[in-house]
Amino acid sequence: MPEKDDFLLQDFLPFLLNRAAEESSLAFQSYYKNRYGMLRNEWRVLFHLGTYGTMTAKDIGQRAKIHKTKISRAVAKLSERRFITRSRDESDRRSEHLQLTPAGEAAYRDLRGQAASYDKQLADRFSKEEEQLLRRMLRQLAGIES
Amino acid sequence: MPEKDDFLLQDFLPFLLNRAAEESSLAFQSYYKNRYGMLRNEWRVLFHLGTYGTMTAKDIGQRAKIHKTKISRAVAKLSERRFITRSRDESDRRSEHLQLTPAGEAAYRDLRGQAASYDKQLADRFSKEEEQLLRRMLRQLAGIES
DNA sequence: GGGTAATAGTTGTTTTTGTAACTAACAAGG
DNA sequence: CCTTGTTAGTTACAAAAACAACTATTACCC
Repeated sequence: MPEKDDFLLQDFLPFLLNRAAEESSLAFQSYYKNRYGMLRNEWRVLFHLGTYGTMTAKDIGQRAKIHKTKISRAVAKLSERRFITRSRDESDRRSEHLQLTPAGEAAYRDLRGQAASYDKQLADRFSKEEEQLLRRMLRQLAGIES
Repeated sequence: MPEKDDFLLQDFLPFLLNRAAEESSLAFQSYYKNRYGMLRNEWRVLFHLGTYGTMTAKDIGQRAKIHKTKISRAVAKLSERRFITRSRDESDRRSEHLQLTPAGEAAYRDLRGQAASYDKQLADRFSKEEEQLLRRMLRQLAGIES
């Protein structure tokens, strides 16, 4: 005796967002995982460095709202695999400037291309106006000042 | 020297969706965690049983696209805490029918109320039309036939 | 019916996360 | 300078997720 209720799970935005996020991430996820053995936070860090150039772990964390612990680990692995180099800031020896190596640049360009293509694939389900509205609303919900 | 690129991380739908999902889940997450000591998959299972009544683990998995391992563990914990009861299907002894206990019902009603209120809070940032469009697009991306 | 495959659910093991405590370097006020 | 506080980043330990192997039961089909 399934009772119908007025508020279903599929009506709940956090649930919908989570499911949509998982679903839409699958293809790209398996790409960077198989191709570069990267984890989610690793490609994110790589992406930031590729997009904005040299920056510190803290900067990345603030921009992407990733916790410093995750960044620290992602940076360690990326560095170990020679995708990035780290150099201490001599004027403030607590921070490190991170930057891509040529291999890192190459991986970044490749991943950016893939991401753009997956993104297009996803967005193509909607009209141009809908798409823009969607992005705007998601930025709102994500707390990203656009 | 930050070089501007044509495809930024914040343009990438999977990234945006993930961030929006995380951000929007925070409040509800800490509610069910602190109030009932539940995990994400546990409240999801509870929600399904509350909404649709008795069903099997497999049914829940299909509807919510949650892997059977996660459901199995969520069910074990919910059952151990007396939120649900399990009974074997005598016509197919492989499956178990799950249903809420009175305590489970109570928790479900409470959580549903909370969810509805968080949902409203989130949706109120948009107009009614925008909101409906957002839900429709998210269902699309999530692969939920609406 | 007897063997093979499929299905429901569980358990074990390995990766990843989350949380919090920690080190090292700097800042600021007296 | 020296104590107290703050900041950047790391590490250790506990919690959770991913993945694969496993049990029990049913379905298929020759």
